[in-house]
Amino acid sequence: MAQRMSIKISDSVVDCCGPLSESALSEVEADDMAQIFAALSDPVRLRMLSLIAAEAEVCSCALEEPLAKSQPTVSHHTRILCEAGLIVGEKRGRWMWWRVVPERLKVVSRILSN
Amino acid sequence: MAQRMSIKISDSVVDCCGPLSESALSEVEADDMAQIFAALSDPVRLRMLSLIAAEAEVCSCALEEPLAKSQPTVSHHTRILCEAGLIVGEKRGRWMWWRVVPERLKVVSRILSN
DNA sequence: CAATTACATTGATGATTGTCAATGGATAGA
DNA sequence: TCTATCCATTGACAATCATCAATGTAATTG
Repeated sequence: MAQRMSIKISDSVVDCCGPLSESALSEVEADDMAQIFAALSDPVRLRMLSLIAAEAEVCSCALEEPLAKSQPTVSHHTRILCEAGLIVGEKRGRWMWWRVVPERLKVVSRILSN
Repeated sequence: MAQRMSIKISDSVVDCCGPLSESALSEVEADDMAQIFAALSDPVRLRMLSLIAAEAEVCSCALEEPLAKSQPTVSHHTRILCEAGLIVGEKRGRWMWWRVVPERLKVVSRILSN
């Protein structure tokens, strides 16, 4: 029922914060940031993100073979990347099309470049 | 016996690679990158890194209180950050002094800014 | 309407992880 | 040498996670 595109994303922190060393992280800030890094902490998801980033849009069905993972596993990983705000999906017909959110990647990048 | 400073770090990949979207990640590349992001995927470690980054050097004993974690837990987390190459430690007397590795953070940052 | 296709969800399982008490090793001071 | 301190390691446990078979849900096609 809940469409992939309308998942709540905890971007409250990441949108406002500067580099890591600027000031001590609060617990909620750390929790939000940790969720994003956790999404990036799995090799399958990193390769998935790389595959999606390499093109404008990628269908879910085009991910199973290069990743050598089952359909439920692919669905599981796209969900986690989506909840972290790193990709967004759009359902067209029977197919689910994913694309990266470059601004989100830049936000995370900025945190690490102090 | 093995000192903290001489832990092998798998930086082979991260030192050479461009942004995520440039080309599809190999499995070994993804594994190496995932290890770094995994080190950043825990809120306690993020706050720890933030505390260390806020000063030139921080002693292990100065981390237990602000993180509200036991000494073995603090030691566990410093080890993981160190193995990811994000911090380096130096033992002086009884104390273990930690500092961040800014170049390492920049390397990870560069991966995400495509 | 029936069959097919693409994807999500559920449930189960093995593996990994965060945490701390207990213990050990090394260093400094009396 | 004895004691205290700082840190690492071990072992154990609960929680989380990655994975897939089975099932459910839409959407397309015949």
